Amino acid sequence: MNKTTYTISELSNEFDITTRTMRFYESEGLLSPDRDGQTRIYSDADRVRLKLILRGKRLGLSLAESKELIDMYQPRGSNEAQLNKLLEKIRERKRVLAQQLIDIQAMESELSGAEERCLDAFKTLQNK
Amino acid sequence: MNKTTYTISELSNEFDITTRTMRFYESEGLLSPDRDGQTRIYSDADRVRLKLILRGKRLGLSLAESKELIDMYQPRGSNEAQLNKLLEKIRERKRVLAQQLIDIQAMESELSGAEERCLDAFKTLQNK
DNA sequence: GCGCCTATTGACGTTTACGTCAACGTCATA
DNA sequence: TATGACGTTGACGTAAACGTCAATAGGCGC
Repeated sequence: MNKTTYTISELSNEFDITTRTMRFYESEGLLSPDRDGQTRIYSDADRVRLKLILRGKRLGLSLAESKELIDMYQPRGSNEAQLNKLLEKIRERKRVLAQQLIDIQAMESELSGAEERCLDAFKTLQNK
Repeated sequence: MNKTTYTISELSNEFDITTRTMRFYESEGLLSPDRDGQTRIYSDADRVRLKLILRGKRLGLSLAESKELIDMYQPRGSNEAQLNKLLEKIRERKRVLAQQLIDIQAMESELSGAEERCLDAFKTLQNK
């Protein structure tokens, strides 16, 4: 079952980041946990946002980019111009992802090539 | 047909980076072009290396990581320990790529969801 | 010969994403 | 009661990846 609240150290342990990092994310507007006095209380929604941030990092996004992207998932602007801008950003992101997919495939194939050459080198060593 | 040499500005224009960036890569040991006096002369091999660096960047690699990875493609260490280390690094990289693939698919699906909601919001605006 | 373009090497500045103290409060436990 | 464990807010430091001058030099077109 899902816990509904978390302390800062619970989340920092779960995702293997420091508490400093979490406070920094908050100061940058990526997280905004509730407070019990001074102490931060994170919700499941905060936990999800944190997951999205870390996934963004694994794909090379800056924190600003991740913030923008996460905010896109709750579209608040209802007028046409804002929607158009949002749509264009979504599509630009999808283009980047498509390029990354190509890059991954190319790199994967090169790594596999290198791996094979490596294994061949092993065999050559063994047979001597 | 392939040119066999390039000036710094030719390559910086082709790949849309500054000459400062290319000199910086050189100072970090990622490129080592020939010289005509003071002037740098880049070969096709240099151009390929540059391509690899930029692809690495698109996947979120640091320059140091790209350097390490590129150097892997020309395995110079012939003893067993070195080969083992190399192999482990290759496999670690492949693990990262596999994770990135998963991340891309998840983000792609979320973006598509957001895109749909966006288009729906448009329709709602039109029908009013 | 002059101006312009392209090239060079420093040196210093900047942004991002945190790390690293310092100084302090709060609560449980020995 | 005091000693950790855990929390807080600054303030300053740092590494990476360049940007931004400044000062200089070689080659061209007129």
